[in-house]
Amino acid sequence: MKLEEIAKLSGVSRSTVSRVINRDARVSPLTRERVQEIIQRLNYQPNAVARSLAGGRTHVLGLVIPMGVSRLFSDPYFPLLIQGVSSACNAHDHSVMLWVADPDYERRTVRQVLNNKFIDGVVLASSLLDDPLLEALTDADMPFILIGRHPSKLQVSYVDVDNQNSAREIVAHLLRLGYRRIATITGPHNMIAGIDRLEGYRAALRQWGLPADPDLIVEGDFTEDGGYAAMQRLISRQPEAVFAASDAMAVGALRMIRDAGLRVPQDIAAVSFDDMPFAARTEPPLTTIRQPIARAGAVAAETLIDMMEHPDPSPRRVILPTELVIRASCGSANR
Amino acid sequence: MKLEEIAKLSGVSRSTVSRVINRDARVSPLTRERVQEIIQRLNYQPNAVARSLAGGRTHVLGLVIPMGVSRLFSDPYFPLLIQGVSSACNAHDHSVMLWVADPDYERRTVRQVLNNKFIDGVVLASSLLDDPLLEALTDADMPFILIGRHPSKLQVSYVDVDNQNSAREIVAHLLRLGYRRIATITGPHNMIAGIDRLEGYRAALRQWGLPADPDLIVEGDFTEDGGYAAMQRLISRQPEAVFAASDAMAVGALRMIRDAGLRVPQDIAAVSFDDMPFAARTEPPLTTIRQPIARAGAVAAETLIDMMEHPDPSPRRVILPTELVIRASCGSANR
DNA sequence: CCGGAATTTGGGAGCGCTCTCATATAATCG
DNA sequence: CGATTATATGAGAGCGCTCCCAAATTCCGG
Repeated sequence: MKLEEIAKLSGVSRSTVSRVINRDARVSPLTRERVQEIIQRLNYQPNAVARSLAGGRTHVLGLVIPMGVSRLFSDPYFPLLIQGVSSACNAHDHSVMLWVADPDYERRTVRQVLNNKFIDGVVLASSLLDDPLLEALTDADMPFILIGRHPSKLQVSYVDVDNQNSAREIVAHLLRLGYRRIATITGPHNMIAGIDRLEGYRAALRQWGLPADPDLIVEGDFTEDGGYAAMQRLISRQPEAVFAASDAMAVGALRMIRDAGLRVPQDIAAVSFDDMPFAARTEPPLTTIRQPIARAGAVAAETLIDMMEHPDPSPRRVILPTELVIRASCGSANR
Repeated sequence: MKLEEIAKLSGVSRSTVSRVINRDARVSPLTRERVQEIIQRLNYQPNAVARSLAGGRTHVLGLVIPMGVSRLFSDPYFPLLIQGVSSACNAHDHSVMLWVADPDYERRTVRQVLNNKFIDGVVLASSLLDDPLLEALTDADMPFILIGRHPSKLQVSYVDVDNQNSAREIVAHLLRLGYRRIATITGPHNMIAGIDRLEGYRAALRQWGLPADPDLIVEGDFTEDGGYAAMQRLISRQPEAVFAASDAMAVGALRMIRDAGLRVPQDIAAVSFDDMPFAARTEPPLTTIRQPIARAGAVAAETLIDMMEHPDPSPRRVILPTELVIRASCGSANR
C-alpha cells in the first residue's frame, strides 16, 4: 500500500496525505481528520526507505562498539549503554543500527558504513584514543558523538562522566580512612577513561602530599582476568589498599587476594569504579563510584539527534554526575 | 557523488556502472575494469537508501531483544549473541538494526517496525512463549528466525541447542556420581529454554527411576539474584545437589549456599548451564553445559539471509551441539 | 560472407516518498 | 466590497538507484 492509494481513497492529493503524515500545519483540520481516519483504518505505514531517499534523512543512528574492547563480555557496560541509546532512539522515532566493529574494521567497514548514507549520525562508544573511525567520521562530515571524552584538539562532541574527579574522590576516601600505601589497577592506557581515572588517583595522592609509587600502578584491561593478573603483580608489593578502575577488575583482584590467603578489607582494602549490578554482591561488597551508563547512552542519542536537527558548529559536551557508593570493601566500618 | 557521474566519467551508461557494482556478468571485461578503476579512484559508494528503494531489499536485518528479559544484564548472553549476529551480517554484507523491545513494544513498535520496510528480516532472540511479535511477524509476511525453538504449531524457523537432552545429560552426570536428592532452579516458565531444561531434569530422574519431588523444583529468572532467592527456598529442603538452569543463577546459588555456611560440593553439589566465561572462575568452578551462543547468533543470521535469498516455505531448523564441561562444583573428584 | 544467436550496452520507467512552487480558496481589512 | 494577505491544496520534479527491454555489436557455423 502506498501513499497514493491513501490519497485516492480520501479524495486528496499525495501532497496532502504527506502533510498529514508529517504533521505539517498547513492542512485544514477537516481533511486532516478524514485522511487520518483512512490511514488508521488501513493501518498504513509509510515506506521508510522511500521517505529516507526523498527526505535525505534516514532517522537511523549508528551505534559503533569497538570489539577489541574486551569489556564487551566482562560486565554489563555495553548492554546498559545499548539499552540507553535504544530507548532514547525509540522515544525520538529513530532506529539504531549496530556496528560491532571487528578488529580490522578500519579497512572495509569505515568508509563503507559512513558513506553509504544509511545512517544520519553515529554514537561511538568508548573508542580508543587513536581510533581511525574518528578521523573518518570527521572527513565524511557525519554528525557523531562520543561516549567518553577525547583529548584531541578536534572539536568533538561527547558525553562523559568526570572520571578524573570521581577517581580522585574515591582514592581520597581511602586516604581519609588512613590508608597510605594505595595501589591502583588502571584501565588500558589507550582509553581515555583509563587515563583519566589514573590521573584522578595521582591527583588524590598529590593532594595528600604523597608520591605516586610506580610499583603500585599496574595496567589492567577492564576485565576480571586482567584484574586478577594485575593484582598478582601488586600483592607482593604489600599495598594497604587498591583502587581498581572498574568493578570487573576489582572482582578479579578480590579473587586474587583471597587466593593469596588475605582478607578484604582487613589486609587489603579495595575500591573501584562503575557500580555495576554485581558490585553490591561481591564478597565483600564493593565501595565504588556509581556512573549512569544507560543514562549516558540515552543522553548521547538525544544530543546527537538534537545536533542533527539544529546544526551548530560548536561541539556539545555533557558531563554526567557520579556518586561515591560506600560498602564494605573499603573497610570504613573498621576504622 | 552519484552513479551518473561515474557513468559520465567512464563513458558508459548508468546501467553499465550499475552492472559493474552489482557484479553482473553481462559486462565486457574491458569496460568492467575501466569503470572499476574510476570507482576506486573516486572512492565512490553507492547510496544504500536508493539501492534499497529501487531494489526492494535493504540488506538490513532486525535483531530484536525483548527487554523484559532480565538476563540482559546478568551475563554476557546477549553481548555474545549480538556479536555473532553482527559478525555474520558483516561477512554477508548486511547490517544489523537493533531493537531492544520495551515492555510495551507490542503497541507502537511492532507493526511500525515490521511494516516500514526498513528491514528485510528479523532475528528474534529468546522471545517469550506468547510473544505478540511472533504473530505480527507472520502476519506481516516478514522472514524471521528465532533464537530458541518455539513449541507452537507455527511453521517457524529457529536455531537452538538441544536444551532438553543437554540438561538431562548434566543431571545424569550428578546421578552417576551418586547424588539422588537433586534440586533444580529453573528458568522462567514462559521461556522455552527454561521449560526444556526442566524437562531434561525430569527425564534424567525418570531414567533413574526416581520421582521428581515438586519441593525440589523452584522457578528462577536466569539472574544471579533469582538464583540466590531460589536457593534460599531450596536450602531447607536439604538437597544433595542442585542443577541451576543458567550459570548466572548458579552463581547466586553458590553465594547463598556459602552464606548458609555450607560448602560446594561437599555439602551440596552444583551444576548449571551455559558455560559463560565466568563459570570457570567461580568458587568452586562450575560444572556446566557449554553452548555456543555467538555461533547461534551467527548461524541464525546466515540462515535468515539464506532464507531471504532462496525463499522456501518449509522452515529451517538448526540444532547446535553442546558439551558437558566438568569442573569442581559437581564434586566428581570426591567421589 | 550472411543470417541468427549470443553478448554488450543504453534508455526509460519506475521504487514511494518529500518538497518547492503555482494555484485556488478563505479570511482580513481599510 | 474589492484588494490584500493568509491558508489549503495540487502538480511536478526529483531523491539515486535497479531492472526490463530494445538496440547495437560481436561471434558463429554453414
